[in-house]
Amino acid sequence: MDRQKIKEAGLKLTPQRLAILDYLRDNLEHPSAEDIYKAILERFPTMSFATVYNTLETLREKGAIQELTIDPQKKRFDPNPRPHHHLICNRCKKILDIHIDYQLHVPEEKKNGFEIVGNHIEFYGICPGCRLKMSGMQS
Amino acid sequence: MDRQKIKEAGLKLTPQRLAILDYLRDNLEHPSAEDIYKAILERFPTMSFATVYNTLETLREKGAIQELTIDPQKKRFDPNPRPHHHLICNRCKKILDIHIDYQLHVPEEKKNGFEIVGNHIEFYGICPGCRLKMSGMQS
DNA sequence: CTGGCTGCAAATCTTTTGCATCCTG
DNA sequence: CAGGATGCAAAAGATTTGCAGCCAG
Repeated sequence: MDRQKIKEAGLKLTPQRLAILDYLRDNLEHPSAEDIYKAILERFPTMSFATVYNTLETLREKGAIQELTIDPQKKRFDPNPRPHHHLICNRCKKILDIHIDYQLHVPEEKKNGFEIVGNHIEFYGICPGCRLKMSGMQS
Repeated sequence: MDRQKIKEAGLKLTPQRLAILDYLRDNLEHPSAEDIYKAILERFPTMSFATVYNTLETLREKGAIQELTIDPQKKRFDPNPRPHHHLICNRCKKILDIHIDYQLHVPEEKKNGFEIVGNHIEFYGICPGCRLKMSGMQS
């Protein structure tokens, strides 16, 4: 539960933080800071951008959410802090979660001395919606 | 060769483009637009940011280089247009290429109707340099 | 009560754009 | 010589910061 998450992280429980976590919970859209700000503004007219960014950054630090570096224009946020991969539509840029556990072995001689601790896979493709649109505009 | 790349893409051969490709060639640093701009400015005082961005975008469109969306702060560019993966240091954010061909099978029921055409793996870890620094500051 | 948090505005940083001029093909 | 390319400056976005006032613990 949200309150839990915040308290566990040793943070103060403010209405703004609850609103953000509430919006994020079960959200599969991987929203940007602006998406979050706008959505919350409707019910919470005093919310400010600074608070959104502060909160997201704090939650990320505490490991409660993930920041995605997938969109070249802006950061997006993923409420699911567990490691997982993403499916990205090349046309509409929609991002879906994909939960598969791959065992990716990196041979020692390719590691360049790195100690590898994790990985993240982006799968690129075309989503069903865009495939439909494309078939409708044969040249 | 650089001139080749540009001509093949059906572009005009300008000194600016040559300078950018020259800087990029064999560059393993995955530089940002600013890195490129600054580096070239020294020998080419009239170079402008707009030209750097225009050129990079054009080259990317033509498939001559790749744009990386790995750094949350800014775009980075990879002179190697062939598909490959990246090794990223969690501490100093250094990015290295890693050439391994993984066969990643995605079961039909996890595809959400997507038609998958490619993938990109980011391996996270600690580079040798940072490992050394860390061992030097035991708590 | 007190330190962490919020909200506002201004600042910063990256990237894009409009447009006059230039120069490659 | 025409259209694509450049360079400048200004604009547009996204994110960060400073700081006064507020409120959760």
